[in-house]
Amino acid sequence: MMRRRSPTAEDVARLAGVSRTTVSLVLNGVSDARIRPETRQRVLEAAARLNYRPHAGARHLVRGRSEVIAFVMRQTPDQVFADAFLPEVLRGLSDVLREANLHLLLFPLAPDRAPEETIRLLQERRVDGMVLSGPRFEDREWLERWGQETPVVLLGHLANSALPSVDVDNGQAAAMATRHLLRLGHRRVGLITNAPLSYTASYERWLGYRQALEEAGLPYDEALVAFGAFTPASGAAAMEQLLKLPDPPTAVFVASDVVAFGALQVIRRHGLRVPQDLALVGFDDVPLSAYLDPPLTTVHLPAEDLGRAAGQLLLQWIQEGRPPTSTIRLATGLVIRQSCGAGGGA
Amino acid sequence: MMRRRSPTAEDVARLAGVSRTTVSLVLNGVSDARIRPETRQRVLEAAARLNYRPHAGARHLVRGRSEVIAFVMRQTPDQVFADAFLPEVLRGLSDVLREANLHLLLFPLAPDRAPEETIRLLQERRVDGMVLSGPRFEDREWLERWGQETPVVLLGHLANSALPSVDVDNGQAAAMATRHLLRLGHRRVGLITNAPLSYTASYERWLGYRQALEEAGLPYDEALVAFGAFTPASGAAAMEQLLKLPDPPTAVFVASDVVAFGALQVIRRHGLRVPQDLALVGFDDVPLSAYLDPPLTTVHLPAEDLGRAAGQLLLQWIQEGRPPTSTIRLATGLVIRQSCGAGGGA
DNA sequence: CAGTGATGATAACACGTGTTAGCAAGCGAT
DNA sequence: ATCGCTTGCTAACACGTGTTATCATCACTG
Repeated sequence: MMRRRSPTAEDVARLAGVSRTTVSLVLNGVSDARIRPETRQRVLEAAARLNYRPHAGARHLVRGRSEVIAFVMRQTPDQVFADAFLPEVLRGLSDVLREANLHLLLFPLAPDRAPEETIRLLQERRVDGMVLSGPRFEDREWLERWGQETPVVLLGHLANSALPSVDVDNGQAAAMATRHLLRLGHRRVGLITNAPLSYTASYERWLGYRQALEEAGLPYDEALVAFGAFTPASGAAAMEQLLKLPDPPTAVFVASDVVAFGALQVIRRHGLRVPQDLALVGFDDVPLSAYLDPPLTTVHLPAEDLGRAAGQLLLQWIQEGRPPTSTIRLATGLVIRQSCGAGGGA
Repeated sequence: MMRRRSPTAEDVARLAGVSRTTVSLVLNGVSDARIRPETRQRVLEAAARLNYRPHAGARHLVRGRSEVIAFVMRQTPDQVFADAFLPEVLRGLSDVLREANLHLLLFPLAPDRAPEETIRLLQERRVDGMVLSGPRFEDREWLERWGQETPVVLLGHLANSALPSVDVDNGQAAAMATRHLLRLGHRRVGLITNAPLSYTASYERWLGYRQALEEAGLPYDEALVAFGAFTPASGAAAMEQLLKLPDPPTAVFVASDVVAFGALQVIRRHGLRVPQDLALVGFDDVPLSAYLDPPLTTVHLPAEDLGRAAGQLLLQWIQEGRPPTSTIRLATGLVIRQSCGAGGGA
């Protein structure tokens, strides 16, 4: 299996009868270089004939840019369910990057793993920047140091971090979902969180829920709040807890669709009907929530837009050479299906 | 914002009081180089102190290897649903790659897009190899040329291709699912495909279905076969078609969970009950199929293992310098839940 | 006709690393 | 003392590109 050397700029130069410098000038379209149209043509033809492409490594070395950005995922395998919309985020991000001729390096980093491997990506200059998805509190330390030298954008967010970030407005969204249930007449509205409150997103959704109650003049009742943790199983356990109450809620806002799946299963096992006996609203709008029975009313998370926005922020930083001050909060919308009892359609 | 130059091997050499060559020899652990333990120590300390990491681009240039492999996804946004287990595949793959110190470049390539951009990855030597997920018939042409020079492994497969590939045994799996329904006493077993038969996987599952019928001495009835195409909506339409039959099936094998979601919805709308009135078996075992009502009996697709196997094949090729002849077919298993009527559990 | 610019191209350097050939010093043997 | 061999290290080249300073040619001007 003879592996023939791939053509270099030198080969193109030889074929076109010019110097390598000229080839470079032509192919990079250097504007203030005076090249006779005729020679330019000869170079272009030679390059086309040889199917020449500049060596990425050589370019990286001399230009100082790898033209690659990393997408670092801080999710545990437990949360694999929560990855339901990872493909969408990636699609949005890669679309934006492709337009700027950047490539996407995928780098999973389990939360129990030290960040060294990620930092190495930067030290080796393997990437020109990164999107950190699901940043954790411990990450603040190294981010502060490296976010100075390299463009880093957070997907999700981190308290007290100056880094640009993209996220949904969790508080507003949770309040909207809760208000919806209140408006339907429910007075005892429960909450099942998507994760422990140490997670920012979880905490914000909890705040939104409280705010909606307050607006409606209802007291915050600790007994009506149960804690989920990413998985359907955790949702099932949380719902069991709520149903055991002497005076159980008539509606529950579950701050994660996936957690809601488990909750719904438990409700069925108890012989209760949704939404007649218990109304439910979820969060995320994962692709399949429309196909549950009943279809789940939920807060739509604009996953693709999140990816796109993160990409744009990163590009802006790279191009302008300094971090954008903007922090993007994308709006969400309530997708009304049947689980809440305000019955869209059938 | 002064951006200080990151340390080079030259800096390490200066600090340790040796030449750059020595630094390279020590840091790469070249075994037949005679270095006094004391100097080795000095070099290591200097490197540690400066936090030195070799520049990825420079290394790429001189070694001829980028230490990156590409994961090329040939899925349409339509099939975004089918991406349900993409995260798992990626996890398996990236695990294997990480152990070999390789990185993962994600490259979506919609089917309507020309392959040039992907080929460019190889021409620029940006990647050392690639995994092509969901290869399409049109890809044979360029794969034949480039699969000689660069390691390429197929995830899914392609008729008449000599490239190593990883896939599940679709025929066997479909036959198993169909046999299960037959064994439960059903005589009129329908099929809803996951995609048009022009897709290899779809075709093979169709063959498996036929084979199981034949074994049971049942005729193949064209009327009992409807065609889905990736989405729940297509499954809904297909199921409508089957239910309109004068003598509808009592059981249906749906060759995709996601398509089955749509089918199930239609069944409910018709007021029929699963599995009492109509038994259902799916395919893929996407994460959420266990949370449907009723939980879906389905063929488990070992997504993470698929990714892992593809990675291993690729590594083998890269390390040994020639393509492995092996083609891997992973076994599947039937996950019996409740939609088939053989009722696991509750 | 000498001087001045513009035009069109190139030689030479830089980027940061891996690797080969070779050099100096030390040591034992003749 | 000289030769040869080992030990420990380094100078020099290669990888393929972008970029700057320079050079030759020619046209135009005073």
